[in-house]
Amino acid sequence: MKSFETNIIEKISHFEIFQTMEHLRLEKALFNAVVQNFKHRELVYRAGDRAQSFCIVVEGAIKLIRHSPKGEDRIMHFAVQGDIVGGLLMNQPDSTVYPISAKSMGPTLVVSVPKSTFKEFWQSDVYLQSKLNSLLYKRMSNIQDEKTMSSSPLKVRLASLLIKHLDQDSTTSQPLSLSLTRQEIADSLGVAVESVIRVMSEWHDDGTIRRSVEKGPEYIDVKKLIQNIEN
Amino acid sequence: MKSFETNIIEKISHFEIFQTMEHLRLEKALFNAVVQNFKHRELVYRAGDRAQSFCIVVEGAIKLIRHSPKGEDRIMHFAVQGDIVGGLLMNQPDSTVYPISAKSMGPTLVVSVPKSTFKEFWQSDVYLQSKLNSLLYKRMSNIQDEKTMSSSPLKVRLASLLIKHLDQDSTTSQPLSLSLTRQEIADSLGVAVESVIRVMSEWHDDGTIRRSVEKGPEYIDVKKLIQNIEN
DNA sequence: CGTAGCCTTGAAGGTGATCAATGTTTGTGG
DNA sequence: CCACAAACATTGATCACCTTCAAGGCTACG
Repeated sequence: MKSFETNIIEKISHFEIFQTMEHLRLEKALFNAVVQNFKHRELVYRAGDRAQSFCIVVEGAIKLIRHSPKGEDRIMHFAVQGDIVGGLLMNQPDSTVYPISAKSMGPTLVVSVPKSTFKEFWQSDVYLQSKLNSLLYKRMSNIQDEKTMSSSPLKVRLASLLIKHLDQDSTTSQPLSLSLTRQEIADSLGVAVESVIRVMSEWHDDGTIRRSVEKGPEYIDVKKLIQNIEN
Repeated sequence: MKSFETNIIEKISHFEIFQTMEHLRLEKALFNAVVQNFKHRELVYRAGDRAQSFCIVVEGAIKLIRHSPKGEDRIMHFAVQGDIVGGLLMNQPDSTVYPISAKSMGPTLVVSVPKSTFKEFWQSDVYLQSKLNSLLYKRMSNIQDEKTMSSSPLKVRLASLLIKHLDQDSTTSQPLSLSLTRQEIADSLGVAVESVIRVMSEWHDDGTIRRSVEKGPEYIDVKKLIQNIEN
């Protein structure tokens, strides 16, 4: 934890949620907030702990994980730059615990805002509340989309997940905006790793997925991908 | 559509979301609202229509349905007394359409509130916004729970759904708070009707589910149910 | 009294889970 | 810098669970 730097404020002020906010209000909204740095695979929040703060992802990414009774993990959401983690919980009673664990994916920088600041500033700020609502609405839509496809074959669901993580809606070949392991993809879809590997190996063979450099990011040929799942 | 009656206001004022609200504020919150009555299986909202109003369920129940491209339906949520349908959308831009269809389940009475009232009163009311957040949070938790169990065998997911729809958390035998057809259960779980029927037939045979009267409601023996799925 | 919605059962078949074994890469501590 | 552990990737074989298709019955309702 280190104290605030202006360049971070600067960066945050461009996030969609704060875009129309003046500097002064933004500083109030971040009162007592601290910057936190995480390496790869570090715990940001642990499921079951009291929810005393929420955070804004400034750099890197965080995966939100639910633990099933059988010890399996399910990934609920990948939070990337500009995303807010745990924001919904702040409206809940003080005794509320995080329902999920949050883990960093690669080097990650977040701004952690204490619940007290939420109560003093966010809760009474109509603009922020409505922005939080929007954010939540998007996440909800996402999960509902997934549920709608729950009985589609794995290939379709996997394709949909990949497309969702592309930067633009183009039909050209492009890399994922966030590098995911096969395990993470599997945990996100709720299937076995092996199943994911089998499908993606096939797509590697027919050129739907390519690597320009050895060990480099994987490029998705969207056009081919869509062709693929339509058969 | 008929004009407002005091006994409806009376009833609404006891819903959790309005509980601590004075009468005057409640009337403002329901400015220009209308009462709507639906019979069985009527369309309350149609997916794709402009979202110009939201509604509060006063009596009966409404199922929220997503249509998959293949013509299958997935039920996202069963809204019962006190629930709000479409409330999240009111924070979104005017061009937003309902992402779901809403259908009544049995005779249903709702209060339909126009978007204009939301903008004038709800949006600037911190208390209501935070209540909406809470509501959304609960629904989100629910869907996430389901996603967490997505790879559990059908028996487990079905049991979990049944338990969720019991009135109390007792271990005695009790009926569902909402009568569901097998088809609705299947659409909610994202499986085939036949699969649901097979499991429930089995549970009828071993006494986990019983009917006190022919055609009456089905009583769930929770203790037995839990025993059942633990094997 | 016919249609639409719902419930039921059986048989056949496929998708994805599970288990097992093995290789690769990355990070850690001696 | 090497050895070892931990995370990640891969492939094959087997099998359970659930889907799909088909056929039929029941009940409510206009």
